[in-house]
Formats: sequence, structure tokens, C-alpha cells
Amino acid sequence: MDDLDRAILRCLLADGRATFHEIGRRVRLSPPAVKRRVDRMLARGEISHFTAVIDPGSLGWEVEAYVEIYYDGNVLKDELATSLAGIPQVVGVWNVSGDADALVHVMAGSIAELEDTIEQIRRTDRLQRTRSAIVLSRLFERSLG
Amino acid sequence: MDDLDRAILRCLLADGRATFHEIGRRVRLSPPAVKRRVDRMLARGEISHFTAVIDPGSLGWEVEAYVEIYYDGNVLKDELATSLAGIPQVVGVWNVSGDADALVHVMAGSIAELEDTIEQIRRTDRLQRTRSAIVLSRLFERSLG
DNA sequence: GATGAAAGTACGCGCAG
DNA sequence: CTGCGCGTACTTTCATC
Repeated sequence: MDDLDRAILRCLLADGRATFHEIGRRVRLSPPAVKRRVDRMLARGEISHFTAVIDPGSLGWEVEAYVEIYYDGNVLKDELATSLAGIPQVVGVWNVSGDADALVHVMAGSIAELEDTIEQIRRTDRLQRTRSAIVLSRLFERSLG
Repeated sequence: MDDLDRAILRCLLADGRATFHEIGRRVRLSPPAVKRRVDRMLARGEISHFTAVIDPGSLGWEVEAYVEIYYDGNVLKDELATSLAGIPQVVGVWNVSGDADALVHVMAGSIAELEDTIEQIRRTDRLQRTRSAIVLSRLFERSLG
């Protein structure tokens, strides 16, 4: 991972479908050289994969919330992951240090659906309480370059 | 946005560099038909753009935290966004309802850098206090399909 | 379907260890 | 002298009309 790789990465973060030709033009490298470096970054896991960034709103995901969960005693990571992965509205879960034990990212179509989802989260085994923050607006979001 | 569009979207979420041929093979559509639909989704803003998903760890971003911020009185969205956008470690900011006023997503190379970053966030105008949750592990993260 | 562009592959060269 | 990484040339596949 040198400066050239980082420059290629910046191009791919900005446009994940950029051609090797176009990237090569920007970083002054031939298309095959760019491909080799991209393949290497993929093999090393530096690039996980490529994806489309979608607008949640235009897909009907109007409500977003971050829900802290507090549990009673010890809960295994796998246990928690498995039970929460079964809820489609749960799009991310992180174990955290601090007051709460875990942070859950929820996307829902409506406030009612959010309520249902939190209700479902609360049914998780040994879950003590939750503390929610509903997203009012995204101020900004950027990819790490 | 019909089922066919959603099927195409699923392909692009799984592989943002998939060719129109490959997508067409999966959804039983000709490559030009796929392209027209993708272009339409881009034009409508349903697909925002394409990008590479990178592994934060292999790029040196070893520490991740969510920082709630509480401010004193009213703070304008633009004001907050502008001042926090100046901190490179701040990768996302959302205004939220609940106890806190905003939620800040922070990525840092080390605990020391995280400390510095929180210190910087605290220097934001009219900021009263912060409450941090350091991410211990990602249990899972998925894209909304 | 046809054409032009990009991806993928093979081979040889130059440079650093 | 070996390994790595680039570029050129060529074939296959894809995009676009």
C-alpha cells in the first residue's frame, strides 16, 4: 500500500466503476498496471468489494435510528449477532465500550415500523433496556480516503 | 422502481463493477436493457454512485467510535457541519432526537488520535459535553437491499 | 448484429535487493 | 541472479449504436 495504491483507491472511492484506462490516466500508469494493483488490494483485503451507494429515502427507508442496547450480564457476540441479523431493519451492530453494551443501526419505512423493530430488538435474550436516537437529518457522511 | 430494478440493484450492491452482461444474465435481460435501467436509477437518484468498500483496519484506521454531542441552546446544522467537516477523523454526523443533539462517527489511527479528535470536537462552539462509545468489534453490517 | 473500447493475458524489459 | 513491477502487444469480452 504505497502512494500510488492510495491514489488509485481515491479514484475508486469516487467512482467504483471507473475503467482501468481512466484511473491509469489520472495516476499515470498503464491499464494493466492499474488492474494488477487493484487485484492486489482486493487479494490483501484492503479493498473489500465494490458496491452501489443507494439513497435510502428513494427506496422507502424513510426512518433511521441508532439504538443502544444494555444487557443483563454477559451476552456472547455470536448470539447477539445471530438474533439481530434476523431482523431485516437492523443494518449494523457494534459491540461498544461505554454506558451501553452494543449499538444497533436501524432503518425503517415508518415510525410505526421503527417501533416494531425496537420492540423486536427488546425481545433479544437477556436484554435489559434500549436507548434510541432517531436520525433527524444527515449533516454529512464521507468515506475514509 | 419495480422488482426488476430491485434485482439489478441487488447485483450492483453485491458487485458494483458487475458488467451489464453479467447482471442481464441473472435478471434475464439484455445488456442494453440493464444499462437503461441503471442509468434511470442513477438519474432518479436511487443509485447515488458507485464506490469501493475498503477495510478500515488495513488502511490504518484501527479505532472507531460514536460520539454523542450535547450543545448549549441552539446550534445551526450548517454551522455544526462546517466545523466538524474540518476534522478529517470525523466521517459522519447526524442530528438526532433523544438525549443527545447529534451523533458523530469518528475513525482514528489510535486511541491517542481518538482522544485528540474528541478534544477537537469539544472545541466546537456552544458544545456542552460529549459521550463516547468506542467500537470494540463490528458484529455485522449490511447494505439495505 | 456490428463497431469501437475496455478487460484480461502473455511476454520481455529494467531496476533493486 | 532473482524477484518485482512496469509497459507493449494481443485476444477476448463488453458497451454502444
